[in-house]
Amino acid sequence: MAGTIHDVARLAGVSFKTVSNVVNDHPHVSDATRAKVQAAIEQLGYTPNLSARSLRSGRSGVIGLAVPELSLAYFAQLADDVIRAAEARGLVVLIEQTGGDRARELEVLRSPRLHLTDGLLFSPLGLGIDDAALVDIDTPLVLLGERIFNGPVDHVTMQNVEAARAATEHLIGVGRRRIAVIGAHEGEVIGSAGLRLTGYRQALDAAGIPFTEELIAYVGLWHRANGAEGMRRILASGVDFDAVFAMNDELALGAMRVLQEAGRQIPADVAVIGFDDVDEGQYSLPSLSTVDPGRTEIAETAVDVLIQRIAEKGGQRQPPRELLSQFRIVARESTA
Amino acid sequence: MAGTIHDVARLAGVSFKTVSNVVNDHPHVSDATRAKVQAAIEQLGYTPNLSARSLRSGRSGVIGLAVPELSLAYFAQLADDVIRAAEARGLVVLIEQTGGDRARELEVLRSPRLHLTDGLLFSPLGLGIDDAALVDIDTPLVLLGERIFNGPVDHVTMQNVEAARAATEHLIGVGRRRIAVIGAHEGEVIGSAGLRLTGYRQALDAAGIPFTEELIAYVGLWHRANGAEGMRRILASGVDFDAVFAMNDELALGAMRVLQEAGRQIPADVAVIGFDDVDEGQYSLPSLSTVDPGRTEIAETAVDVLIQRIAEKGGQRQPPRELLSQFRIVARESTA
DNA sequence: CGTGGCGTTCACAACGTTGTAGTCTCCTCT
DNA sequence: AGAGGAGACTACAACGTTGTGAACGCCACG
Repeated sequence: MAGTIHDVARLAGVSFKTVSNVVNDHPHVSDATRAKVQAAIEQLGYTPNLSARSLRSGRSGVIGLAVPELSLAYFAQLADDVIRAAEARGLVVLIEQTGGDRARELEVLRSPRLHLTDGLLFSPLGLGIDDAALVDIDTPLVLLGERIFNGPVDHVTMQNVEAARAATEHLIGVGRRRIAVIGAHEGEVIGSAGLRLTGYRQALDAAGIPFTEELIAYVGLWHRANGAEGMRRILASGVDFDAVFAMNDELALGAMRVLQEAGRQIPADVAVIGFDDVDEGQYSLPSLSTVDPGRTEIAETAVDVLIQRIAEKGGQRQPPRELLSQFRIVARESTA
Repeated sequence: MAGTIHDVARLAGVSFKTVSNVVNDHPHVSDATRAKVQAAIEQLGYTPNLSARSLRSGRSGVIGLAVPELSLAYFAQLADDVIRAAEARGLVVLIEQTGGDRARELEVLRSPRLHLTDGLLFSPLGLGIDDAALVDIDTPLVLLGERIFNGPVDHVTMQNVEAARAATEHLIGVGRRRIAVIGAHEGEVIGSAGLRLTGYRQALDAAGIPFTEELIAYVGLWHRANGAEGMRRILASGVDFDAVFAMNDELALGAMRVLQEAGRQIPADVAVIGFDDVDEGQYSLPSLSTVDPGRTEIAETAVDVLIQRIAEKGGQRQPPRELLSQFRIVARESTA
């Protein structure tokens, strides 16, 4: 187990501060001393104590990522992307799960554990506009997902409205007119569900198709199980439909399963499109058409923005930014 | 931004050490002072600086989790379970991805970032027995997954051989005798792939079914894509088979997809069983029979064992332990 | 040969917390 | 009433690092 900078200094025959200078690549260290110190570091297997460094310098090299839960494929893949992006920039990631629960989300924002991180990437589900005041934490913060706060907070997200509209137009483009929606959230306007529903309605309006409440299935978390359940409700209602726009791929996969059990052919009877482009959609039967929302781009941009915020801490702040990723319709068999 | 223990002390009119005592629930603090301090803490919104605490006490309240990648559903769900278990015990989790790459795994073990954590849960893929010597790190370590090291390291895992044998016996039990395997690793003995193949062979032996190399598909990472590819190779080889034992669910889902494209009925023509019991298997068509390896139990046990090791640090060490979770066959439509 | 300047090194003081070793007060027991 | 002890609080020294400023040695220049 390592030892301290002092041990290295003793072995190398220099002051401990010189060791610190070597470790931090400070200028004005002669090559000879540098080599001597490096050798001592090597010999002792010294690694700096990050707690001490963090205490002294105020930087820990750790960023936090708060997501609803990793069991949801979208967030698992987002976490994967974030960890990669952070690692490429010399940071590590501490993950908190909120379960999408409002109280837990607030707790994460206020937890002393935040002190351990230099900044936070936060993907809220439960928090709404009313909580904006609660976001005045000192830790640099970048929001992922929907713009729920008006406050002065950076925000990196996908083009929900436009992408949902494009997905719906894709269905209309293959001749569908009675398009069911799975995954709406009652009364929501500015969350993912609300925005995607808006995109859906825009596409309908543009095509002159009337909007019908009976085609909308409201569900809770965007799990497979809820997709299945929403689909069952629509089938049970007896309403006529020839396509499904699921608000994410997991809902779509759950829904497809139920459709097939009910004897509906996909895409012959019902075309299905999802959202997120998680890996699974490629291997389902039929493979799932979806929207690639630019997840990797979101992760990288978010980490970059957070790093900028961390860097400017103490100095004057740039105004908050709103950044959007590129999306892309991925047409597969379920809408062929 | 918060402020320090000193600010609280000044406001409450006590010494800063008394504040520390209140924060840490030390005995010998009168109710009156405690209340006064609590009020001051509340008023200032004070939260302790964890770096300082960690520096002084040597504990950070952070544990590391190193997995191949979160995009693999099994590891995402494992991470979910670990984070939950850790949170319930007052710890947070810092996640590193190794990609299953030997060099990256070694790097994680030697990184100074380890200093930031009190201990590490490590799920190696690339490291082999030869690397045992490298495991003599000072950080408490608990291995997840296979017993790759002989060294004195705790190890929590599933009953790979027994569970694979049970899965194979389940296929035999529904009348299959020519059982293909997808996901083997060439020459591997003590990794998951090797152990599960051993279980498969045991079941065959017990039933008097000869082992045939042509039924074994060797693949790389246990992704859906590789499951599909392995299945395609077996189909292309023209070998006769009436069941598939996939070494995990993702491989199984990829394989099912290919089987169905090739016109094979599941389970009529080919019965399929996977391993891991990830959520997706419930909603595929047909739903996927699998082995529930006791993932949640593994996560909780591992966190508990790690906490014990952290606690005994400095004191004398208990001998390393080998802990196994309970498994269970989950029969669904794919083997009905 | 003295002086200024530069490159190099070092001593010291933080950062915010906890552990140790007190000090002081007040209560209880004989 | 005095000794003893427990309870409540406090002062001080760490933990290992980095920033600041000062000291050192050496060279070039006048």
